Amino acid sequence: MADKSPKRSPTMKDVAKRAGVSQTTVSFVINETPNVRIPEKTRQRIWEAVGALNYRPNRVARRLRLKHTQVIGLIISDIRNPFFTAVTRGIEDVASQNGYSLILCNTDEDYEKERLYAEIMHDEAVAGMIVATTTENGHEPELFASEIPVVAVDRLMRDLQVDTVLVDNAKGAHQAVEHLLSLGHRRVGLICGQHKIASGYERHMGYEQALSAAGLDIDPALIRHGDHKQASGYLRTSELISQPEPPTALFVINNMMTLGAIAAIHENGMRIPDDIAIVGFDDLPWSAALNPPLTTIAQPTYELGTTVAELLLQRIADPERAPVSIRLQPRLVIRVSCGARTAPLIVSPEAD
Amino acid sequence: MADKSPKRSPTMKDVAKRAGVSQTTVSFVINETPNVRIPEKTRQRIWEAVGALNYRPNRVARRLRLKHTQVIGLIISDIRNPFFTAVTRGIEDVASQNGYSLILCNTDEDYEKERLYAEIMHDEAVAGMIVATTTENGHEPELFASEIPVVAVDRLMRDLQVDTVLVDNAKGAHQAVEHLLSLGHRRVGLICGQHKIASGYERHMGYEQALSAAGLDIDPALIRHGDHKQASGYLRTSELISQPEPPTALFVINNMMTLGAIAAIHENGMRIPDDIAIVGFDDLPWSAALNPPLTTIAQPTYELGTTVAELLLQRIADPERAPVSIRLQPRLVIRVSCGARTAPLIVSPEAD
DNA sequence: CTGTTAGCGCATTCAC
DNA sequence: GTGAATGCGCTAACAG
Repeated sequence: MADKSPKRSPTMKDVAKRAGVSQTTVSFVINETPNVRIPEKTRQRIWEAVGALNYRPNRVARRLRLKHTQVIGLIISDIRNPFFTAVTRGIEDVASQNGYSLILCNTDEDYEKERLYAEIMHDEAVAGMIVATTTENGHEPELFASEIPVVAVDRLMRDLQVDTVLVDNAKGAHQAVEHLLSLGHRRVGLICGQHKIASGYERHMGYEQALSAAGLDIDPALIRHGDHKQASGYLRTSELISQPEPPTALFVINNMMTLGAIAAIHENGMRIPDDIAIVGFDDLPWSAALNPPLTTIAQPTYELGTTVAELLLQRIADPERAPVSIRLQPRLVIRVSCGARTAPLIVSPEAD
Repeated sequence: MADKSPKRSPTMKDVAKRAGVSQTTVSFVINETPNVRIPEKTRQRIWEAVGALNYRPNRVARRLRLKHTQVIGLIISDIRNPFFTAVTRGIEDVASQNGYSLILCNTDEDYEKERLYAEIMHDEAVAGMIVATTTENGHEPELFASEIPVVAVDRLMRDLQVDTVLVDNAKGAHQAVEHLLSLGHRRVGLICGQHKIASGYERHMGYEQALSAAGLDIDPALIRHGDHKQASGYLRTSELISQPEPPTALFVINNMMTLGAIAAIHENGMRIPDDIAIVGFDDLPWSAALNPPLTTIAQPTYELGTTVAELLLQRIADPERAPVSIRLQPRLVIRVSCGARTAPLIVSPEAD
């Protein structure tokens, strides 16, 4: 048995030869090229050859020719944050339903990496990209505003004219604080985030609005700024509750900082909700497994994902469409951390 | 200003023309091709042209020619599990340090998706792939044992001759149970996983070994099987603790089920560790933020990632090397869930 | 040292 | 209907 060709995987040419037709014809039937009628007999022979040879089209070659692919790129800022992985699931599902694959890249909140990955996506000629940016300004147009469609999720790209999907942050924060107020709290503390990021700024605004609407003053002594990470939630909360007149309730603007806040409170020997009530922003699959189960502003993470993905698909189909901006609604999930209440201990929005 | 070429990005040919050399020469200097000496003057002219034109090599074309890329593919089974995202970070870091990018795909424990993504990786001609498989047997060789190198992480691929990196599961489980035993517990419950997955099987074995070593009998009434997900941890634990003679301690073999177990215990009105001690397997960045802070067998997740990545790089460099199998050591992290002890409330192995 | 040439695998225009 | 010919952008013999 002379095995001349060591391994080379079959090409269209091989299929053509075996089916006794030209390569062109193979291309036509495989791609179901419109406006080309190939007789049933020929098609059959070709598909047979394809099967026999176990032929699979070379996507690289196709891409070189076509200038685009069926893959979409996703750039997220923190793969370890459950919020982003949940969003990813949503994107993933609509992508694969539409025949796209997903390339996921993690910037770790580093804009240099964001640039690098954006370059790679260009080089890979992805059909479009979804990005949760690290900085809301200063994106180089050749990377984020060129031929390839870009849509923003969770974070604004203020300097760009792109489709964007985010949550109504101000409203969510408003709801959170309102809930606390309705429970009789008057000294509501805030662990907020960075103002340069929309979610940070808007949630802070929601807090102030809710207070104002209730005729309450904003007390700077009750506000601390964190950096969205767990450790800062712990630190800032420690400061807040060790004051002479600590807040009776606390609103923390994101999930990781909320975890830190809870630890700080426990460590200080205070009980939740008896000594201090707490409401977070963004749910976790195991918010209910904390003690006590956490009351929080749940974001429609999965829908966030499906929505951006659909937006991107639309834009790929019609690059000229005017950019739209969509706000999804968060909702208050009441569990135990703001006061007694019977609630299922395991509540997972996107259950397994 | 005649703008004939609407948008087309510059090619090597353009650079060559501008620098007054041939396209080949451009290729040589850009790729720093060995055994080719180009005078400094020429190089300079070329790099100038590159800069002026803002030229960036087309990776698709290069790949078509070269048959391989600087990207490695990662297939994981659950992107929402913090364990995998932590491993991913490790992989990411060594990949990027070596000039590789990472394509991340999520199978959601669905073998069909695993196949699909493996196909895509072939089509994309990745340099290699790392996979945390969903089934330990039955991988089609043309997908997982062809030209492109494969390494396994966290899960075995028994039917394949591949490099693999996992944790010493039996030993970790042994440590966990031993710890419980040393604290005086004699009725140690087990929430274990699926035996078809190595980690599930091995951790179960570790549990039994530890018991046997202490001269204790295995009591089937104290053992329940879950499916590695949170909900089953909750359910199985509920069963266990509502028995006439509940265990005084519990070992849960993975992170998500541990979360469920804690919820079940709280809901049942029992206190940890006073009424029941609990030790988990695999740490979470916020294990310490739970109440009480969780004692657990921490896995070196990040190192798991760096190790596989390095193994893959080695294999890419030397495809003939005999497959190796590496076991990393887990370690017991004692916090509060097995008994009083002062420990920092926030302990994050890979801190921010 | 540098340029000429020949594909990589595929899609597609234009003849037949 | 089908095939020959062309080129996407790049690398690598092979000449010169």
